[in-house]
Amino acid sequence: MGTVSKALSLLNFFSQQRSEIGLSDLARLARMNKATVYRYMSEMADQGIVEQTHKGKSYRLGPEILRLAALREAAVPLLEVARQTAKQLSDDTGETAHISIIQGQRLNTLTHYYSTRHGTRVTMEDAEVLSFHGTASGLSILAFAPAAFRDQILGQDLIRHTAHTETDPERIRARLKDIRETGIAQSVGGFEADVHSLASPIFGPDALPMGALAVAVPVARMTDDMIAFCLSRLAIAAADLTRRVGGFVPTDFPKPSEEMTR
Amino acid sequence: MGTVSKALSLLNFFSQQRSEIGLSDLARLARMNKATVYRYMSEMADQGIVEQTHKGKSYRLGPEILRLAALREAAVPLLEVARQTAKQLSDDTGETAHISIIQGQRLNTLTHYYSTRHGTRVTMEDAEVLSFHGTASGLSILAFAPAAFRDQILGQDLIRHTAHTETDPERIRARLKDIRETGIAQSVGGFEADVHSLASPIFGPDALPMGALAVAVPVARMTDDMIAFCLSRLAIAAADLTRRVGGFVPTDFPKPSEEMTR
DNA sequence: TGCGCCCGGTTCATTTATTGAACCTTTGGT
DNA sequence: ACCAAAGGTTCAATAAATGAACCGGGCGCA
Repeated sequence: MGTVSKALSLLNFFSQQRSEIGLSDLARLARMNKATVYRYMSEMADQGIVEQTHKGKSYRLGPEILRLAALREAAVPLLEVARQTAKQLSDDTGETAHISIIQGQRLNTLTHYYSTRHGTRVTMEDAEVLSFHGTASGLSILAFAPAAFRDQILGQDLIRHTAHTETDPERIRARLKDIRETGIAQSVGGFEADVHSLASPIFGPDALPMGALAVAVPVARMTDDMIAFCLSRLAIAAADLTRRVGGFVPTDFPKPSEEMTR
Repeated sequence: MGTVSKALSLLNFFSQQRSEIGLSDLARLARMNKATVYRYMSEMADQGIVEQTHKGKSYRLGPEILRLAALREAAVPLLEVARQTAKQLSDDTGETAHISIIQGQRLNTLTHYYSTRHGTRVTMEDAEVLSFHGTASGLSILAFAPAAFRDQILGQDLIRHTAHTETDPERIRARLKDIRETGIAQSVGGFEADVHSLASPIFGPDALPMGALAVAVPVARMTDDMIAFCLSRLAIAAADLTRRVGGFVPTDFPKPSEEMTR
């Protein structure tokens, strides 16, 4: 590991819980020599990547990061990142992948991608409005959303899209509990008949759901093996997307490793 | 300059206009050896600070920056506060408001807000680098900055952005004297033609300028009444922002009340 | 008040990683 | 088919990173 990597790796010790770190603490955490850490932090402070709270005091992340973040966002808008993720998940699974984001009280499809592997596929439109209670995407979001948001959504009239749509708030809440344990929501024919969807929430910088990543498979093609395969790929892709949009997976979100290693 | 500084300085070549840079281009821009740049970028790519658009292609800022920015924002909620202030000033005046902060020897736009009241408006980009001598924001900061900082900035080559840009250090110093009496700097076409800007410094916890709050109006729409109105709103908003970031207005800063009651 | 502890910061001989000219391989334009 | 320029790689020469020990100062405690 080179000098630059070592210096940058110091940034990983900052977190929501530990936003300021003293020189000696940081040296201990990173298991580096204090003088080395001092030089690294001084150089990064020169560049504005970190700053000192007061003269001769703890270090914290610096203002330059905000400028760089603005440039990153201008260079790689969310949509672009979402498209790549949708494409990859679709290529991996051979099925339709789509990404939706919360906009106010609505859930909108941001982008989608079709696989060409099969002659039949689930079709959809971008900017399509989804329901929270009737889609895997919506359920995955509700499961990890603040209780207030959940109550608001479940408190209104729940439209019955198909014969399989669950519209009883209490039974939906029971399902959300299960979703909280796996991290992934499933819906069979709840929004469109003959569609089996799997979805995982995407988290924003505040560790709250900002949207969902989903894969939609025709029920005729869905098998237990396929479910297991999609679950693992979805978990990875969702975590990746959360990272790439600068979000944080909340601490109570189940680790995907348990699912993947099965 | 150490290895870490040199590596991080490469990030400064990214901008709104140049969001992706190839290895050879970057080496030329930074006047560094190609192999050196390659190693730096590889290490920063390992850390997610930059990423490559495709395998073996141009570099751009990476997703890790967004995560760090979220942490910085959680630790020091400057951006959120700045956005609110910019919005309010923009709503009050019906014109473009923006906030810039000092980062080392540079002045960066932190955030901006457009008003929808008029069909024409001054447009700008976040993360844009401003000049100290050519903008109202920069002048307002110089006026209240320590003499050493002022000398350093005015000692270097002063770029002539437009035909109206003042580049004579002595004449600039004379203007700063006036600004110290009113607390607000004005610039007519000094950075962009046809833009009349008013700016007031924002002070940090050490009572030194940390940035500036500004309102930018198309010259065609600017009147004496409008100037007086903007001056008063700007003074209030700047004082408010200084307070909200935990800063202190220095004792030699003119009280806004005199201006406002005129 | 004085003692000890740990803090951020600094020093300098030792050592180790960085450096850059040249080279390789691939790509895209003519 | 050619050339130019791209990203990436090599290795001897060298300049830079390293870390144990050392400051001076602030804080807590007796």
